[in-house]
Amino acid sequence: MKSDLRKEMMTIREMCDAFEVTPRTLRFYEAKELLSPERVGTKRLYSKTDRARLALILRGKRFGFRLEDIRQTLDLYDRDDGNSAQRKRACELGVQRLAEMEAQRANLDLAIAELKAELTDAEAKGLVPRRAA
Amino acid sequence: MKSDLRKEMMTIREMCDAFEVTPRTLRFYEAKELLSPERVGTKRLYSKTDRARLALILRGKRFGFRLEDIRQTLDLYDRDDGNSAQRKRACELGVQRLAEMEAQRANLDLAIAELKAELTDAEAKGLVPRRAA
DNA sequence: AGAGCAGTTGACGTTAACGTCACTGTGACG
DNA sequence: CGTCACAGTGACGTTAACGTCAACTGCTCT
Repeated sequence: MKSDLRKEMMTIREMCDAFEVTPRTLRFYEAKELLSPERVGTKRLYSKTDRARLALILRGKRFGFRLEDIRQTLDLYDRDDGNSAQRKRACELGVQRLAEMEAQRANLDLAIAELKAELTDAEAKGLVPRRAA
Repeated sequence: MKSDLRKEMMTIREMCDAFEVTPRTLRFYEAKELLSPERVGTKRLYSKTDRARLALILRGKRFGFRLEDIRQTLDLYDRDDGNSAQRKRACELGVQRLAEMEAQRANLDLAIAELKAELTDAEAKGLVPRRAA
């Protein structure tokens, strides 16, 4: 069974390859207390749980969360011993973030429209070659 | 007519109030060669042209351009002596930026959808109070 | 002349998320 | 036994767009 346990653990390099991050990033996340891999001697070994956490971290980043927010949310999950107050908090953060993202999208749409108009205008004045449609 | 000329010029404070920026910002833009107000003694005086430039700068920022890009575009406008190669370049930048913005929007939409799904899921599992619809 | 305020310059601080070095340690291999 | 590659630990660098602060200068009011 020892080989099984070994298979569960990954070195920093394996993690980097699996998740497409750099060693620096993993160590950075550790310094920020987002990860806490086991130490065998001086080296790090990442468990399945660590991998799950990292996956959550990266997904959080795709959502535009800051690492600090992600850390808090992750900590809540950890301390979630049946009591759902923690999950509630996590969801609140999510709802908040969702609102921010939708606001951001609205602004982006505005800017896109404005810029498009600008370009169309320049074309109309013949100041510039027409775009591809 | 002197009063007219004076009316055309604005102090740094007036500029700040008019455009809702700080003095630091204006001096910063100047250091970055985005603006070049007149100097009367040691003080800065901003002309109508300066105001137009600042307006363009701020609009550029709303579009998500970096100051350096804005500077280049502005410089192109300035040196635009009939030859439209410059304008063309400016428009190319605009088209490029437009593409970036639309890509960004697509990503944002994805993230929003994912996050929404996540939240809906949590609700369905009764892990958390339902949202307002 | 003294007070006070606007304006100026220059230098350093800030935030986020790492990158880049330099140096040390360690296990494996030939 | 040498050395090679990979790990690990600081510490400092990077980018953008300013904020903050200190120390002046200069003008105006009284």
